[in-house]
Amino acid sequence: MSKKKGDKKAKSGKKKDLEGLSAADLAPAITQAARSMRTLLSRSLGETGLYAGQDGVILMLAEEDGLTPGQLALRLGVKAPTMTRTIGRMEAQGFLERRADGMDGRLTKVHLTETGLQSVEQIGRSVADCGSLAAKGLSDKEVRTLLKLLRTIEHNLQPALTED
Amino acid sequence: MSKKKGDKKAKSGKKKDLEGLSAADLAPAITQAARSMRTLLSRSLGETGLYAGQDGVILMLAEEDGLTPGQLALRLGVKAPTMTRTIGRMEAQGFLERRADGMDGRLTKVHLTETGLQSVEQIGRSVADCGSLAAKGLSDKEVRTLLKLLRTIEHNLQPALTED
DNA sequence: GCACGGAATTAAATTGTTTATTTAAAATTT
DNA sequence: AAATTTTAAATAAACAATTTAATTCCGTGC
Repeated sequence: MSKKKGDKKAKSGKKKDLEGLSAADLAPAITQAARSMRTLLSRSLGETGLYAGQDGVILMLAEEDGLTPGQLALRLGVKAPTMTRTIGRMEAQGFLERRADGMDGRLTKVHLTETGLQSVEQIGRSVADCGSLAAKGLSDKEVRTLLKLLRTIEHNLQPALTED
Repeated sequence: MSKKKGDKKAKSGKKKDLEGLSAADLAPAITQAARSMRTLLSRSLGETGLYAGQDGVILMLAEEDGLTPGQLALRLGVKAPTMTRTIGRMEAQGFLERRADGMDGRLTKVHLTETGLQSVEQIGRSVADCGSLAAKGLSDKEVRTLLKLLRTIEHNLQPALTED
């Protein structure tokens, strides 16, 4: 029995050695890229006292302050309990604060503190720098292609994660 | 002052609405795709009793049994301590076992158990299925393009994570 | 008045990283 | 050749993100 990879057709050896690769290799590839990205971003963020995962919360609140944990979780693609924990830590660290909603007692609204606001710029820079380093050698068009493909994947996966 | 996004040139609105996107959006996009992938894979793997992150260990050992924790960590793109703990849990779960190396007292070799071997096929299927679902609607060429771009990113990030 | 649903939280399990410790092999020095 | 230093591999401990499952609390409707 032959191996699973590398014996498809050996078409013409034109481009690179991506011959036997297919959708089955997607999960590992994305996982690994994300891990590297996360580690690098974490280090870059380290100076601000933030962790990778918290950056999105700050940036989202910078765009629209006073979001609820549920709204933040939804927009950042994370489950609610994750957001609760992250918000808790960030509140303890002084980046944001929770305020009860006057109208609806079930809601909590999250607001950036002065410290949080001051960190926005540097966080944006770290995220952008990380992306730039990752995209080194790629044309703008290639970057947009990559983003488009990632968006497609996300779009394909979303329903499977929501349904039950 | 204008916003940072969406006012580049508005070139011609040809393709989609990817106008203002650039490298700065890479980190969030990859992170989110990886999260979705991981969650879906985790659910698919749930029946075998495995967690996302453990699948790679099994598949790697299926290709080459008796690797050391360090080799596994290197090949799976994870730090050594992560591998040590994961191996420990998987050993407790009965999927693999550690054996001391006779030659070099520092080395530990990791071997699949019968249970581990039996899980290989289903894990491979889960990973592949997850990739297939993610790639739904994409041509083979697009998938290969995506893999190539991810590989480039990984290649760009690697040095920054190793150096120090 | 009481049941149902939604929002937030808590609890438990795991991967992941960084920093620091242990133990064994290699290299260097005396 | 013996002792000391250095390097390498595995592990331990501490901290954060993430998910699922279960709980609590509040608002609405029957």
